[in-house]
Amino acid sequence: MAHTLVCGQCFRWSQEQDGRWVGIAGSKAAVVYEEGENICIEAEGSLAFWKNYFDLGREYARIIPSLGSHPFTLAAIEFAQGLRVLRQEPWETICTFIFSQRNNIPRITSLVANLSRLAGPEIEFEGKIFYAFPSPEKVLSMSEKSLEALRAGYRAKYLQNAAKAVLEGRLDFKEIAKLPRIPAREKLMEINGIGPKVADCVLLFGFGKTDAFPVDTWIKRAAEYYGGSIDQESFGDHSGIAQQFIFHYVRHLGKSR
DNA sequence: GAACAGGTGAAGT
DNA sequence: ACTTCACCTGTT
Repeated sequence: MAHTLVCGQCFRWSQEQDGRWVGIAGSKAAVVYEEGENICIEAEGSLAFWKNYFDLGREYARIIPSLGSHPFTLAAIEFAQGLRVLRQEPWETICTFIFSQRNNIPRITSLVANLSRLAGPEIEFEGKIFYAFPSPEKVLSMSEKSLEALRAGYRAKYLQNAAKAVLEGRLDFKEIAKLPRIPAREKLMEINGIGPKVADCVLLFGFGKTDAFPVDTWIKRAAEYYGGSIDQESFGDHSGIAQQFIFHYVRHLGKSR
């Protein structure tokens, strides 16, 4: 559970004193925690939404053995037991990973929080106020002053450009969902501000395309453990899931140095 | 202060 | 096709 929520795929969860995690996805809030083997989800509205978000229909016990048997891969999987790749909303995922450019996790987290606070609708959950993620319309209509308060720097124009593309129908989520990875990636990369890395993150985290394999500085760092280069093909049909284990593990190694 | 942080696009080879 | 560089902001 913890690995899933802190592995850098999502930035909307925080841990309470009692160990439970409180977070927001799209326009819904939830509390999640573990009881033994079980994941408990407390939320208003439909359970189906959260089952989909956590991709609970996917059998990791079946997928994990297909990721190959390289010792480093096995160590990463062992390290991050229970990690799952989430199915987040495409629009939120696009914005989040536009923010990730040349940024670290605390900054990405604060930018997503800033955007939600400045432009997102209020939602009440367990007696507290949260801010859901704003629609493309809201993002595009943000005032000069709000944009300045966002502190996103040069990424703000990428953000609004993506919002415009959604509203004009150039960026059609239903279409991308249907396309195979490579044409879907090309479609995303037509948007100014979405390059190969952000496109792959969006496909993996926002569209459940588990064959998308984002390569960032951490994965490049991990390549040294695979003999200098890392080959997406060697991880099989769900290379994106392998990527997430490896990414999370390498970041952990970096910290303990 | 300089260098850097989960990239991208433009301009140069 | 590959390399270099500017780009906002915040942190070390």
